Amino acid sequence: MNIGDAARASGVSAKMLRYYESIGLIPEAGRSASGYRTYGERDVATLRFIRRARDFGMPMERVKLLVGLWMDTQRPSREVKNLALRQVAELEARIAELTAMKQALADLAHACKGDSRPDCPILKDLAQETVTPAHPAHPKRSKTAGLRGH
Amino acid sequence: MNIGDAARASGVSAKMLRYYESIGLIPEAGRSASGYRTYGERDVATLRFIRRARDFGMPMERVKLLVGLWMDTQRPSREVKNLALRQVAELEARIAELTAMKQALADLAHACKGDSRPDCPILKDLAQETVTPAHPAHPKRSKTAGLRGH
DNA sequence: AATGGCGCTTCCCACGGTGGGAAGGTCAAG
DNA sequence: CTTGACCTTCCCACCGTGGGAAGCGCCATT
Repeated sequence: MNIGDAARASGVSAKMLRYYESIGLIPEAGRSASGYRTYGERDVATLRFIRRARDFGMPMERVKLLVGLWMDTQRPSREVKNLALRQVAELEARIAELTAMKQALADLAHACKGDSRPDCPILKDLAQETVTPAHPAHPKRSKTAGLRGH
Repeated sequence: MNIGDAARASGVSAKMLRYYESIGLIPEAGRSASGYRTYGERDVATLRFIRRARDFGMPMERVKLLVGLWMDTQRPSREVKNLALRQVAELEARIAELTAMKQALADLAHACKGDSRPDCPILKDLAQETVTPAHPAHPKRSKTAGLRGH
């Protein structure tokens, strides 16, 4: 199989195949005499596995770990479960974050009549002066790092 | 105010200040004789507004629109509300997506005993051959674009 | 007045993943 | 042998954000 066939068979684009290889997520594919990458059923199975793991929102690093666990047929299932639960926890955290955003914004939107007059509580809220607590003599840098949670 | 002061006052990093200027989200700041950017209270207010909008998860483009609406004191509140509701809808979509992932993965994890034996339903599921429906004579490219919903 | 330390400037690089596309080599069918 | 589909490598883009280098400006303390 050439890369295109493997891509179609696995649902991972050829571009991504090369990328995964370059970051070491998958081993280097074999090469034909003319330099084409060649793949077998095993590779396709791995790629499908990876795609499905990605569908759970896992970052590459985590997928790499998971593939490693998959390859090692002797590892305790505990390790896999732990990894999965970590992923679940992160998804939950992200969901909570987004839900808070959504709720806050929805509340504001609810308070806005949405008619032809310019008055708008949404903008009022956004523009609100979040009161600085009587600025200290030497403000230094306040080190409040940006957790803009993306 | 120099850029550092504006950054501290607004909660937007100096780096981002320059970036926002470069993409035209904020107008070019004035310059001191020696080339330092200078900011006033108005600018800081705008920056705070932007930061808060970002806190609702809005992409830059949307923030830009919103700032525009804010500046235009005559626009109907309807426009603001529409924009806000669009954002809420997108957050909801994203939440639904993540929730589906979370649920599916949590279910799998639940089915995994997580003990010292290697047997693991999570990996079994991931490795599952999603049956290809008897491949057509000329597979062409199947055009199933990757909606890996990030 | 000189020096040191911090702040400012611009410019480039990185991340995570993905796609687009150019320039060129290969392969099989017509 | 030509054509078109495929492959190769390489670079660029996205979106925000941070890191850092090299070179100035500004201010306070010796």
